[in-house]
Amino acid sequence: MGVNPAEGVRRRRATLKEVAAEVGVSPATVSNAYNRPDQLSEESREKVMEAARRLGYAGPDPTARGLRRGRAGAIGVLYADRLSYAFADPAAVLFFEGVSRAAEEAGLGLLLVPGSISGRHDPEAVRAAAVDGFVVYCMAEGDQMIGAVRDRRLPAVLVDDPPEVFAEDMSRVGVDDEGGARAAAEHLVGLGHRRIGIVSYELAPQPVGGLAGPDRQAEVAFRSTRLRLEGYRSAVEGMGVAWESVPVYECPENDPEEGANAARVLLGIDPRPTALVAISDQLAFGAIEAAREMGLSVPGDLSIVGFDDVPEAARSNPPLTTVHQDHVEKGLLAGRLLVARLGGEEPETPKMLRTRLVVRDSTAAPRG
Amino acid sequence: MGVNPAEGVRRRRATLKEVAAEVGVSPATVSNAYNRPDQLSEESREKVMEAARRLGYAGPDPTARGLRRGRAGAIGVLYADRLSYAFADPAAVLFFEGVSRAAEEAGLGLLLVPGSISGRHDPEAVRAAAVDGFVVYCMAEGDQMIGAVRDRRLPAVLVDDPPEVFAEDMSRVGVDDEGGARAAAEHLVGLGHRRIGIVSYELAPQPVGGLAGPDRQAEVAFRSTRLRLEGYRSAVEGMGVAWESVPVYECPENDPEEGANAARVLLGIDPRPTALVAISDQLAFGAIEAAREMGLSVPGDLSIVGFDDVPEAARSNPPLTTVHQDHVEKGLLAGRLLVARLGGEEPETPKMLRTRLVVRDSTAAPRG
DNA sequence: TTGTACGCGTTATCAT
DNA sequence: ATGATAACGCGTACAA
Repeated sequence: MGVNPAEGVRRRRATLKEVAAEVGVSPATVSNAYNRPDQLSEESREKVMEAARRLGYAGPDPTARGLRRGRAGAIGVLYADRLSYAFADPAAVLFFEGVSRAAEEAGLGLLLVPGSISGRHDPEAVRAAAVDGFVVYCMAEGDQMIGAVRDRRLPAVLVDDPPEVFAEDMSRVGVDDEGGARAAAEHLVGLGHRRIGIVSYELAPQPVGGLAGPDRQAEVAFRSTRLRLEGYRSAVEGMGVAWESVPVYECPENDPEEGANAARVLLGIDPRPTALVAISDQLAFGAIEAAREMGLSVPGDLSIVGFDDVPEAARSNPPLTTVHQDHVEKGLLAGRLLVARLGGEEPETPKMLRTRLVVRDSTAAPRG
Repeated sequence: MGVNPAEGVRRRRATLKEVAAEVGVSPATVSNAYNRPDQLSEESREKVMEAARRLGYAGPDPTARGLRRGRAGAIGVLYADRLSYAFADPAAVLFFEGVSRAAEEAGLGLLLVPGSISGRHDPEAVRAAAVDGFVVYCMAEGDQMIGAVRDRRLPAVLVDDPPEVFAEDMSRVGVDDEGGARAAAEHLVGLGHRRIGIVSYELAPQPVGGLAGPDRQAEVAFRSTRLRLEGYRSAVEGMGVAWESVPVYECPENDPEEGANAARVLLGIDPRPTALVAISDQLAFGAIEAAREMGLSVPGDLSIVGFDDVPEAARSNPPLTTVHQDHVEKGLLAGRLLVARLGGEEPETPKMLRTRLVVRDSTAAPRG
């Protein structure tokens, strides 16, 4: 007669009611023992806790408590893409860091909600999320996920891509994408560059890798991408360079490999660009890599600016000239705004965080 | 008589029962409309959905559904420290990426649970997490959070620091820390280094920055730290170097700044070490920085090895020699193991992932 | 200080 | 194909 190794271990979990029965007290008393210790004699509380320990009762069930209280005790963060992509994106990770700080401050959990599962956008995840509110990050305008969030009728904060349509009841946080982008491009033209290539994010939810003509450019569905592109445009046109002459390469993913692909194509154009503007640092890193592989020195033969100023930008080789934005602050602000809404406050007016150009060593005057 | 701007917007959310009443059917039918469309006439389903739309009902409430079904629909990831630190740790982020992939595969949400709130460890977060199971990452042995997890009687997977005590019922995933560390140190001694300094993580939950003597070293509470230290030790002793002569600096945080502090102290020792072994890449990056500030070239004057092989290691300057482990794979494995447990499977035997030394340019033979 | 009673919003079962 | 009913585990007035 062997001993069951799982003996007692996965025994059905005890409930509050059972603890009450064990002690010979009412369920209300047990509940109070956990939630309002002051409503109890020290003595009964002792007894309750002791019985709980004996029965292996770990306290009120979070789900039941959530139902009863009408609060889930967590905030949801909705990312436009698969969760695994989010973690691969340094800017997103920094943003999450900020949101998590706000969640911690408020004693709330942080539920990550994929905006897309195995490639397909699926509102189901939004519907199934046990949360008290949403922080919505980087959604394409008109994305159906936003509709799903709105339908939940929960407080929500839209970050970086606040489609105007549904925003009446949602708080909004963004950064000065256009100003930052303009500063980046002006820096380049100011140095004397006239042949510039743009390394862009995906322009629409169904990304296509490759050079993007005016038609494609007109489709930009991501607000901050559109604003950055406009910033670049206004800067080059301000210096008398025709926007039509500026090649824009659309990267289907935001990773260094794609940035490298973009650079290879753009640098194959004759006459070769003397500078590249990347819409993110991730893409810029790849572009630097590709340039180096092609035997081009940065910034000697080619200048490169990024966007985001992720920590690695300062440590890359060469250190990257880029547009700084405070991702952690952005997340913290979004999180706090949501927490405030949870507390019953009305949505505030949209917040816009500043950006600023950080000049490092990846840009210089063109040769000759 | 002004118009309330929030008119109708935050109107109490409709419930399933109300939808049923509106349509004139039973709640069961509405439930079926959402959960088993095949149990319904096309016609009634239409009616139900239409009424839902009219009333602004977004589908079954996740909390109530969770209570009724006995499943929360999410898995919890417990990190030893504050969440905001987790996001600042590239290895942890990679790990989360893997876990999130497993969660996505299973259609589960991912709830991040802080192991520590505002500096204090607080089991409350564990108790309050509405999840079906936990992935526990990098806990110190004997940490009370593990007890809290065990008390919840939910399936759990312990990663990297599986205290043997509570592990009977928990799955376990780790990597070959000792072997990896040994390889790193052997590489250095093999190159001819005899004066080596160690840049270590915190040794115990209450970290102390500074040189750690044998007493302090004996307190190591983190399993993988202990194993790595043992690996280093066995390698240097294998080459006839007394472990007592090897200075160990304990960094209170795992970030480059602390690595730099460590390096400054270790390199101030006379005779100066010719090589530094860092227990993480993050610390190694800081050490490189500090060495450079002190006018030491890497690897000319000083060799440095890291541990983890985070992506930046390949891009740092110089590219870092380090011990590779597959963090994403580790997270994916842990996540899948948990999902399997959720499906009723018994815990498997502990899994150990391989590590391997990746030699890049931060190490060379000592001068002279 | 403690107990009673009800409801939170849903789903599973069993009937019809 | 649809409905009635009983849980799920807990929190909170309110009464005692």
